[in-house]
Amino acid sequence: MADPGRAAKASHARQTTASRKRPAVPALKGERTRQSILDRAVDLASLEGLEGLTIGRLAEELKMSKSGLFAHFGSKEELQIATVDAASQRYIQEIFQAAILQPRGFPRLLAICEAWLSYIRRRVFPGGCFFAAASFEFDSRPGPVHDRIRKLMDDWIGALERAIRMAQDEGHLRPEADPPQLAFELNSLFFGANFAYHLRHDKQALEKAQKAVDSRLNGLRVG
Amino acid sequence: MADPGRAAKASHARQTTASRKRPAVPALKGERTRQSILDRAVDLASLEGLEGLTIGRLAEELKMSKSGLFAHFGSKEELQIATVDAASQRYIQEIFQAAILQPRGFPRLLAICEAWLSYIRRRVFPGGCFFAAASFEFDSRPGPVHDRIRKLMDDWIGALERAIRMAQDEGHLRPEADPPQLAFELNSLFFGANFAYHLRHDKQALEKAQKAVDSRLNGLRVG
DNA sequence: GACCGAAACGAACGTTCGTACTATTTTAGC
DNA sequence: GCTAAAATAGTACGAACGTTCGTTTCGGTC
Repeated sequence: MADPGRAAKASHARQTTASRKRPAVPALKGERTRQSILDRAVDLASLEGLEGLTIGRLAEELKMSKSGLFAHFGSKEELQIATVDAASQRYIQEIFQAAILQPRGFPRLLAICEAWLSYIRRRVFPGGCFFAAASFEFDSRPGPVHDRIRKLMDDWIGALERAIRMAQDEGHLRPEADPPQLAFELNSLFFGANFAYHLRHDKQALEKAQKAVDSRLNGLRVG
Repeated sequence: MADPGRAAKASHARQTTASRKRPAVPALKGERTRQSILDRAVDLASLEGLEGLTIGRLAEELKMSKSGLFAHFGSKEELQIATVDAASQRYIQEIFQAAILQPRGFPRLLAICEAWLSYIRRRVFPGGCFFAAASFEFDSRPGPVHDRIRKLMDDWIGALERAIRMAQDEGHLRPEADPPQLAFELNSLFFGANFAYHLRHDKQALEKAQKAVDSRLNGLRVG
């Protein structure tokens, strides 16, 4: 570790720039393996945390060599960032895919909330919401991984606020409702549901959250 | 690690039973050092997580030897459990000490909520709420540490529900309010505030939570 | 001041971590 | 089918991990 800059070099230099676009359906074998690594890494990290995620353990589960796996990323930090990005794709897919089909305004906002709770119920990540866990794990660990998580969470809250504003614009939601305030409250209920459901094994947690969301949104609904 | 049972033995056999009462003001030197170790351990674990807490690092910060520190606990797991217990004492102190002075019913319930937000503002734990972090870190890691955290969180939610019921018994809060439901909502707002405040650096997070708490409680208040 | 258990120490153990270098196999394009 | 490139494996390294051991220092009691 005398020269950390050397981590990004040789055959995996291209992978150290996270901005580089990757094909949705990978043509090269390397991309396919990389994707399968990340799939497993996301699950593992949701269970053990991003720090608890270990290259040796991951390689073992995938029946490949540590060094072969390592070469895909060049450093553990790059693996963590790639894992966060992969989790984000899954997250967006699960939360927004169905919701975007709903008509804009109140129905879409409600669909997002329901998708979130359903995403916990369906155990999209085996260890509970990946980002709730990652947020708490990295909230006081500065560095690129922290920054990435933070950006994604800012985006998520931003998307929630936008959905709220859209419902106002459509005339479905009271204009005096404060989007950042409401987004904060909804997100709190989601994280709280995840906490109660997974740590406390409160089987009614999702129903409680649903009820709270419904009554809060209905209270702001017009008509 | 061939015989994990051997961890609890010899001079620290007494420390392996967490139920053993410890004096509030320690007479023996050993107890005093132990307390100072735990004080630092709690802070460190709130920043780095309970797994990220390492004996070597802790010993270094306290300027004592790894082995000397280790002897106080007998295993890392025992250290983690002791750290959780120490954090719980601090938590209870900070949340309930002031609130218990308020008259039972609505004032006390509100005082608990305000104490919680103030506990985040005053940075009682440098890395944010210890138990929010620990809950997410251990929600899918079975074992004694998980069990201890879970029990404490159950106790916390239970205390919240009791405060709500008390407010109903005093006639301050509508009887149709559902204590588990309301406790879930309040706790969600607390954890959500911690998340927004620490990870997203949302300086208004605590005000948002306060506003949400106030409007929810006032909506259920009688008179 | 001598004694003795408690407390702290320093050195070492075996293991696992992330990472580096090199060699071998597999793949993709001609 | 050949060949260069890409992907994977193999091996080794230093550092840090939790833990053990034998020894030394400390603190309270006669």
